[in-house]
Amino acid sequence: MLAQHDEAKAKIIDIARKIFSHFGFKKTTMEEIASASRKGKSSIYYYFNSKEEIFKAVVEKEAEELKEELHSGISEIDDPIEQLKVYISIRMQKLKKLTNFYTALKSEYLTNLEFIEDIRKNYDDDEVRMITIIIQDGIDRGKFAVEDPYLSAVAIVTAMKGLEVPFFFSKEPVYFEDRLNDIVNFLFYGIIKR
Amino acid sequence: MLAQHDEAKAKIIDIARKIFSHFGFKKTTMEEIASASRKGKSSIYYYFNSKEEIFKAVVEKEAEELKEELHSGISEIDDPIEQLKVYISIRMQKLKKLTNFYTALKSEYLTNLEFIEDIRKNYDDDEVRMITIIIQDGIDRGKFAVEDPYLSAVAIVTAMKGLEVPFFFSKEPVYFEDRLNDIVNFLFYGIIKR
DNA sequence: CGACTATTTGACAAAAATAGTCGAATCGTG
DNA sequence: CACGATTCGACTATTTTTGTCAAATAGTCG
Repeated sequence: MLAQHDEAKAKIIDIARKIFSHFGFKKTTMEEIASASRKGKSSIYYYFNSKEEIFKAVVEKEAEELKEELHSGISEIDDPIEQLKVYISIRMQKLKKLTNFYTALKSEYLTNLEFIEDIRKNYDDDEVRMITIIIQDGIDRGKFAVEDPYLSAVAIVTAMKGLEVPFFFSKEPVYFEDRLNDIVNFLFYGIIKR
Repeated sequence: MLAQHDEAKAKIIDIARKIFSHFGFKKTTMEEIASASRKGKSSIYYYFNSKEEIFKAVVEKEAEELKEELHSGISEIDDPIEQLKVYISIRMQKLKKLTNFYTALKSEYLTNLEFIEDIRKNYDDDEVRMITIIIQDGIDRGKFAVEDPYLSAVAIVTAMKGLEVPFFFSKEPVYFEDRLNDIVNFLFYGIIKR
């Protein structure tokens, strides 16, 4: 029973996700989500209270996906230096694909939706936390030399944010790996103990 | 004066084209076209009488583009067999990119716009006409053996239409050139004089 | 079967978004 | 400065869209 219900919900979220990805929150209509789900519009309201609620579910799912991918990506690695590299690489490449989550983080227009604030704050905290752990680990193992791992984490997050625009929107295909290496190396030579 | 005016119009058409390409006719708003053009909405109405008129201009421009590309593509070639191959190849690849023109040709939803009918009819006629000429030329030079070049042209156009869906919408990257060659060859062995 | 719950839907009202109008302001140029 | 070209803000009428509700249907379990 519950399983059925949740499955139906999950299906709707999946479908809505695709439509939101293409048309964004505003331009996507309940009618479209419904007919793509082979349901009447009212049926969608049986599962969700509002369009906003669906969007929230979509965004949260994307955020979850990113988090999982980051975790499983770095958990396979032992060396903190490599971990940091992989973290940055995955985060930049994956975030680019999570359009709904990304616009949830960035769009001016969405700021008035209440849950957006939470998402943003949570994500920021999460990200700093994860990187702090990696750095702290690096310090413990004598690989990184920084005063305050938290501050370094914030710096790295800031750097990544700055890179989003050129990476996501530049017209020429960006040679991501190359550039990424440059940047990571640059960061590291201020960080790595010699 | 006129030059200025037409230039401004052309710029609007270009910008509108991009937006229409992404969001389609219905979901594109005049406000968006305007602000992307760095103008007020009313200013757009100074140049065009309606959204429909802009869309029409966009579609016509795309149709023009296709026509030109086809003409210049085959005009460089002498051999009718090659001409036909190139025609089919260009038409399939280019049409895929001309989203507005393509949806103008196909979309159920747009059928109620008056000018759409004209566009469709014109395009169909045009296409059959161009291919008929190529085939006729092939017959004259003793390369093709068909009773009625017009009927063959219609057949080829029909075949191309049938190929649109698999080519345009298939998820795996279609190895266009390979497939195209197969199909063209298939057509030809019913056509070419031996 | 038949009572009860879960699900679906169409018709509808209230709210929001949008196309298109108009008159006034501004710009540019002879 | 005078005149046409262009821009724009404020406005209205229309359409679209969200979200509600009550009724219909499907499904389940005693």
